[in-house]
Amino acid sequence: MELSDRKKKILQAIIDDYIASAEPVGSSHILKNHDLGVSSATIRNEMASLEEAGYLEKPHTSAGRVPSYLGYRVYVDQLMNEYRLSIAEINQITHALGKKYIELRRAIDSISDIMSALTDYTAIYTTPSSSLVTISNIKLIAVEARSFVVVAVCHDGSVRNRTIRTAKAYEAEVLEKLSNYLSYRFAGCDVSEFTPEVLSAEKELIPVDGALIDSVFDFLSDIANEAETVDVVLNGTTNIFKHPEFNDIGRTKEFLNFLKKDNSKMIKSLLSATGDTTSVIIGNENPVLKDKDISLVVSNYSLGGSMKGKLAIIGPTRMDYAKVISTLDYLTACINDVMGNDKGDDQT
Amino acid sequence: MELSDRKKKILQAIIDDYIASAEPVGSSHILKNHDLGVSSATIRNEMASLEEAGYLEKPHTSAGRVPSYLGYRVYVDQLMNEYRLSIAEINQITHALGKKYIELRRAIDSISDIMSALTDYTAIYTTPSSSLVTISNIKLIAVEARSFVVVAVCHDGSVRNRTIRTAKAYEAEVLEKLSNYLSYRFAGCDVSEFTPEVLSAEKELIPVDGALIDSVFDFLSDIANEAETVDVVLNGTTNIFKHPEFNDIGRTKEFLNFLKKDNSKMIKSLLSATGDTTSVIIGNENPVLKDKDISLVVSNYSLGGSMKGKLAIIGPTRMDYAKVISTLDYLTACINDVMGNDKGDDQT
DNA sequence: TTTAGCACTCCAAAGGTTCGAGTGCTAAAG
DNA sequence: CTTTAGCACTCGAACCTTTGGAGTGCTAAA
Repeated sequence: MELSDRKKKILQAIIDDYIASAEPVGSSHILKNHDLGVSSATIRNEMASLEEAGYLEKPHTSAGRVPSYLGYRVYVDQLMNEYRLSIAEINQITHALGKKYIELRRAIDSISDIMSALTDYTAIYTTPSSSLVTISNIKLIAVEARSFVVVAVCHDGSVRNRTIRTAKAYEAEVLEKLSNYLSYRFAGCDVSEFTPEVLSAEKELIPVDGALIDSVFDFLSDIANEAETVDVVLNGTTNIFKHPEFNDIGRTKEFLNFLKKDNSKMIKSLLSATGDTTSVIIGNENPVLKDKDISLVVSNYSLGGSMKGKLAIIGPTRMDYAKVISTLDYLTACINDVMGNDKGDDQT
Repeated sequence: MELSDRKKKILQAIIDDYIASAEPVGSSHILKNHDLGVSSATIRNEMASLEEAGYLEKPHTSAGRVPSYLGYRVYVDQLMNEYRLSIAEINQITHALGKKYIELRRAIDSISDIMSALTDYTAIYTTPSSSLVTISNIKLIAVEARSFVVVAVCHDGSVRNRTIRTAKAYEAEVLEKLSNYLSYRFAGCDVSEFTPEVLSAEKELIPVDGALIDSVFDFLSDIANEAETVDVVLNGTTNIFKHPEFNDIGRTKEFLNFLKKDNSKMIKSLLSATGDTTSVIIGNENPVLKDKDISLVVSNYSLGGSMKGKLAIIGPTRMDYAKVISTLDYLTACINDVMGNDKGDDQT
């Protein structure tokens, strides 16, 4: 059903007001705060019609109207005004992106932190991961007589390492020879190729002490398994208390339980189901959120080219979508600019 | 003031019951559930006396008694019965400690996770850190034509690394020579010695392209700064909802706000103020917790010898101290056994 | 010193009342 | 046909009152 211009205006007015106030919006409120040039009775008629069409709901007979999920959807897709970030907000972002980080993970963590601070909602991100991680170099570096570090350097610039203690001491020369052989043998291999079969076949070919090989191959097989591990991390959880819906303990419990660690698999799949552009998931639109009154705005970030992940904001359905979407878009654009080239690592 | 045996028994009974039920305990309750051989009137008299001595409090005239902070202190130090872990609990711990971890951080994280699951409270830990980190080896490993990884291996087996991309390409030989020199020069140095002064003096001495040196020294100076960074991590935050005190939204807000990121400095100092043995901080005993009705049980863990940190449980003052202390003690003993020697791995 | 008995206290829960914001409907006006 | 003023009606939020019971402290007797 196509909405008349007036209906659109009224719907937008109601949702704007409801997002701002968290109170059901009545016809006389709209009359007072918006210049529609019609009486409250007319607005009431339109509201009744919008309700029938499924865009609005009534908590009870004598309350105002509240947007339905469908209402929010129309609002997000067609009605809302664009939010422009203030100078102060832009400065805050610029400043935070200027910092140096030992690890990329720290960078994205601190970005999600800003995100939650700017929006007053909770930020979620998935830890960056590469779809393809190929080995560039493997080195065994002696630490002490009976311990060494094995370092696997990948083409995307990421590094994995483990300290290994051994029963007997190995000559530096042995370690170096093994380093050279492994680097030669596995250069260009994707880590996913480190299957038990490949490794045990390989082991036969190397004329070095079995225990040494085993410990190194254990490590390789572990990084193969870990390659797929993506964590979900939260920031600004307590921001929820800034919103009146979370003065209700039941609501708060439900929200926090949804976010808890045990549930990260579900959240991961929720995030990864979104496409390449910023997308909005409103309340019941995803069965996982059924009756939870939770919405998400999800976008994609990428660090140093090949490391990618999702950065999202989660909050009540009554969310300031305009602000969240703009901020998220701006921020991820910045990340991709700043981190994409001069920082971190990349293959050219 | 020394308490009579009977007073001790009554105090213990009250606190035991209160911990179990979360309801103020009345004299007739004690009469019913404990075999003290005296009437409720006598118990009432004793309770009045315990209250006067500061071990008990009354929420209001016609309610039962509730332990004061002082009461809990006496209970923890003298009165409570030891809690014995069940076979199931021990199995759970053993099983979790048997897993393999690419990183030590993962290990302690998963341990704190178990801890929170076993106790139904929130677990806190500080990330492991070494008081002294001395360099064993520094290696520059080429990734591609114009990028390399610099890896700093330390004597405690920890490794730090960074990928560096350069304007021009360097020969593998140059990188190797520089590796050798840096390893030779800095072997045995504590990372804290990487001050701007030392590094810039050193730079003069090395006959290699300045940009190359700069990028490597930047890294070294960053790890010097990061050496002191200890994070505070939480697990099982939502466990609080299992306890009736957190049916109150105000209480819940206060608790979660206390735990939030911005406050980690305070928590860190709270944890680090404890000694080498497991210690209990009850409510107001620490000014930081003033009127927050929060208690902590804090213990020390160590991974692979030199990496140490704090592992703690935080919850309402009405906490099952006996269970928490036993579980924490058992768990940290296990960590120190299992992780102390044969495992040792780390990653940036 | 202990205990039965009793008056007293005070909260929690349940029920009742009031108030007002908001609605839908009707009938008249545009 | 659309808009609007007018009005009766609805229903929850906020406030008060009542009631019941758990628990106390005190007193006087054992």
